[in-house]
Amino acid sequence: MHTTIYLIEDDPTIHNFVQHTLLMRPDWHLLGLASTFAQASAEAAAAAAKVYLVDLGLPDGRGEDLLKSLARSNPSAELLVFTVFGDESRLVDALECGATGYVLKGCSSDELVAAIEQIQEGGAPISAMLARHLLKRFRSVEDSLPATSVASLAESVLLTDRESEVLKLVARGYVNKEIASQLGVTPYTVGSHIKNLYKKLAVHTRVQVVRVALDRGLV
Amino acid sequence: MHTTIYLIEDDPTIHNFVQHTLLMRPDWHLLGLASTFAQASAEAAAAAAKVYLVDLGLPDGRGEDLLKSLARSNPSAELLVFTVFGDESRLVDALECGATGYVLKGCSSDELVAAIEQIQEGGAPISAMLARHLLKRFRSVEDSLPATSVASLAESVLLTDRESEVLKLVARGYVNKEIASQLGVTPYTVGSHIKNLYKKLAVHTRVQVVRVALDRGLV
DNA sequence: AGCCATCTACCGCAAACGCGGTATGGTCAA
DNA sequence: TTGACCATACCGCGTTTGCGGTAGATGGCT
Repeated sequence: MHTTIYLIEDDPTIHNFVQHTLLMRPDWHLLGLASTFAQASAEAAAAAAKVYLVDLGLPDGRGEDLLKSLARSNPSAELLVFTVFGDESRLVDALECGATGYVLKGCSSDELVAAIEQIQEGGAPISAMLARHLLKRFRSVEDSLPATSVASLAESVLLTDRESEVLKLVARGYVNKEIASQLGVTPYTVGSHIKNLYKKLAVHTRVQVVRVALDRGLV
Repeated sequence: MHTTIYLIEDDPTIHNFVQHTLLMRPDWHLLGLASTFAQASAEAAAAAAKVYLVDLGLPDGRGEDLLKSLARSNPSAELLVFTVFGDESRLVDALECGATGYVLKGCSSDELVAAIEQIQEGGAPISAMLARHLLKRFRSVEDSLPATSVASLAESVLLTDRESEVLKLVARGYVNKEIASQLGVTPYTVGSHIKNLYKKLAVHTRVQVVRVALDRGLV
C-alpha cells in the first residue's frame, strides 16, 4: 500500500535509521524531512504526508506544538511521536496534542515498521511498545541476538561498565570535574564517556540522563 | 563548655547562617573558615578544631577527600557534614570517609546547635535528622511558626507556585528555552525562577534540582 | 498609602556543558 | 595478526548554565 511519510527530527542518526528502515518497504515513500522546528512549521503541513514522525526534542521549538498545528491542518494524517526511554511525562502531553502513537528511539527497524503499519490500520502503537518498554526493565539483556537484518539503534543501548558508572555519578548530581577525580581520570575522559552515553541513549542533556538512570533503577 | 569549630563551606549564605547561629552560644568559638578545597587542605588540619563542619560540594575538590584526610590528621576531631535534601547517596560515602554526623542545609539554628551538641556528647546526629527529613515529606507546612529567634534557612524552602512549576519542568528534562515557551514567558524569567530555586534549595545544578523534585514527589 | 511578595525582564560574565573531531594503548576474539 | 571494542586524553567551538546584579508591574495586606 502506497504510504507517504514525513520525518521531523534533528538528529542525523535518526535520519539514517529511518531511511535505512524504509529500504525494507519500497512501497513506502519518504516525502520529506525537517531538521528544525522552523523548517517543519513552514514545510511539513504542505507535504500532506499520511504519516508524520515527529521528534519532541527539536532544538528550536517544541514538538508538541507541531503536533497541535499538524492535527489541525492535516486532520487525516497520522501523527507518530519519536521519543526516548524516560519521556513518559512528555509523552502524555504529546498524546493530548494529537499524536496517536509513538516509537521509541532505540527500537529496531522491525518495530518502526510495525508501528507505522499499526497506525495505518487505525491502531495506536502505544500499549504494545509501552509493555515492551516496561518489560525491558525486568529483563537483563539477551533476547535481541542478531535477528534484525538492518543495523538498529537497539544495539547501542548496551552500556559499558565505565559508562554505567559515569551514568550513576551524573545522576547523583556530580559535575564532570568531581566525577573525574572520583574515578581517577581527567575531566576530558569523563566528557568522552558522557558524549557516548548521550549517543547511546539518544539524549542531549544530563537531566535526561537522570531520567534514564531512574528508568533503569541505577539510582 | 569551650568548643572550637572550623567551617569548610563555599556558600556565603551558609557562612552567615553559621556565624549567626554561633551567636546563640558565646562559649563556642569559630576558629576559622575555608571557602575552597585548596584552602581547607592547607589550613583546616592545623586549626585543630574540635568540630569540623564540612560541605561536600566545594567548587575545587570533593569534601569527601577532606573528611578522609582530616580523619587521619585529626583523629580526635568530630566531623560533621553539611548536606542537602537528596544527598543521601553522597552522604553514605561521606560517613565512610570518617564523618560521624550531618547537618541538613535548610535546618534551623536550633537544629544546628543540637547537632553540634550531640556530636560533642559522643552521639551521631544522623538518624534523628533523617527521621525529621522523612517527616517533612508527609507534612505540609505549618509547624515552624516564628519560634526561632534567628533567621533560619528553613523558612526559605517554601517554594512559590511558579517555582514549583519550573522545578517540575526542569526535572522533566526541558531546557530553559523550552520551559519559557511552555509557560509563555521569556527565558530570562525562567532563569530568574531557577536562580531563586537554587538559593532556596541550596543546590547549584539542575541535576540536583531533579533529586529534590524526586524527594518531594514532584515527578 | 505604604509595604512586601511575586512574577516578570534584562544585563554581563565566567564556568560548564554539548558536540564534532582525533589519537593512543590495551584486550580479546576471529 | 588484524580488527573490534574499550578506556583514556586532548582540542576547538558554540551554546547553555549559574550567578551577580537591577528593575518595573501587580496584587494583597496593614
